[in-house]
Amino acid sequence: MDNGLKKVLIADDEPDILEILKYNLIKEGYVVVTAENGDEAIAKAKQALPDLIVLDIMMPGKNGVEVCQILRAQPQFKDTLIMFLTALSDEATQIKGLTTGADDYISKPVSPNIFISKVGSLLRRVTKEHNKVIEVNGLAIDPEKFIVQYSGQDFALAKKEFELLHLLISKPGRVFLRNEILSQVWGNDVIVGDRTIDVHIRKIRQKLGVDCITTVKGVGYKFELAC
Amino acid sequence: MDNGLKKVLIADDEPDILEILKYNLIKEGYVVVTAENGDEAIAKAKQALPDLIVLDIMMPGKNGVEVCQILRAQPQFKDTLIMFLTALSDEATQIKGLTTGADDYISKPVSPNIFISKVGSLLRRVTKEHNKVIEVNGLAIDPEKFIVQYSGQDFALAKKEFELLHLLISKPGRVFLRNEILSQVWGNDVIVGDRTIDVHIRKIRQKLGVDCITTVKGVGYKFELAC
DNA sequence: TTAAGTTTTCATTAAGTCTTTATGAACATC
DNA sequence: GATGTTCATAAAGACTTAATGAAAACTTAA
Repeated sequence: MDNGLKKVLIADDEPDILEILKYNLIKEGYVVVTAENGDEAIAKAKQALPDLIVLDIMMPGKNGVEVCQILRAQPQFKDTLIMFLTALSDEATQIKGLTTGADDYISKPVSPNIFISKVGSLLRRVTKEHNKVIEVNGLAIDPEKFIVQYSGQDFALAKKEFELLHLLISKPGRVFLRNEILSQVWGNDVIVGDRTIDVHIRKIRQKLGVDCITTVKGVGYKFELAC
Repeated sequence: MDNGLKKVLIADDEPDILEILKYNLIKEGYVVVTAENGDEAIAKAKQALPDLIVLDIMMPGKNGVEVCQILRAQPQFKDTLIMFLTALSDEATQIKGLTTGADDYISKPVSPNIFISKVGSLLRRVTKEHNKVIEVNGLAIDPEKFIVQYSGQDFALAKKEFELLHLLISKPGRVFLRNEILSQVWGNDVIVGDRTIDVHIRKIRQKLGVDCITTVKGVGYKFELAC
């Protein structure tokens, strides 16, 4: 991603399909990583941190839906695009697939053209929307460059601090419960102590100088619209 | 839950059962969190705030019934669905389970189909209308931002004050009995003195300036439609 | 492996919230 | 009018929760 090239991970147990998709993606200028089963997909995903993960539903070992769920449970993949590949033209399965946290699906047999165009539009959408610079009362946060700017000055936040600020600022004015913060920033399966959030909030306040983050006692924190 | 996905926590000390249930839930599009004993269940519940909690009765350490009681004692879980999983087809236990505050139970061996359908029907029943802005004669209450607005001005109420006002304003004109207020705002297992509600009402009146809350002597309080 | 930086935990302090108590007023009942 | 019930109010103390400083545990990069 640093060089602007999008990385795609494809997981399918049929080597033919893997080859066809890989060939087409590379032709379009994507960086491609492949996996032949669910566990390999998870391992490669963690290693490569792709922008998009294409998962076959039917795979030996862990199936695509399970892989999706496992990845989504980890904070680092909560925003990664996931597309299902399904041999079943079963509508119900497709819809369920989407609800497990995937962003799109495509039915086999796969048309390379449709596939490429779906991949393209998914990635375009996210580049535009998710990694967008958010700016609220003079404070700008740029998820792509990973910097925070305030009155012309740059601030370097650590990863967790950045993610936390990004979450709060994504809906200015709205209170995020401590639990929400935990599950969005830390993930559902990590258990951290009571004071962890506070400490990160303090670091953010400290580093930025201005205090746009309001504490709502017994409830959570919010980023102020005006401050 | 912002994305509309329902979150289910399953607690069982038998990994096989955990796996089967998890697999089936995931397949249906639920987000699943698991725990292998009572204490873990409580910790994960607090963190993830699931929509439904499935508790095995027989677990090492705290058993399901105990976990249920502990959770129900906390206001944040007073509306959470709880389902027991029991190996005993003992009717007495099942009934006792229900009376301790569970919403349903299912006997082992569990049929995935029945399980899924019970989960579905329980969750369908509950979809609640929280977090919406309510506005009554110029006074707006925003649970998301956790503020009250009146004639362009913001008022910051403390947690209990806010919850109390929110309850009253949720059905303007209707009288809430003191008991109702206690169980809705304080929860069923908290015992507080006679004057607690009054004092909170006073604080709300004081902070807002306008008095839209009417006392109905010997009965309770209501929020006036016009004031 | 060291070193720097990040993340988490712990202990303490500070701030606020919640509950209780005391007192008085309003109102109904006898 | 006396008595009893119920609520309003003010003030105090108990209790909860968050801020803070410092250190330990962990990661990452050099």
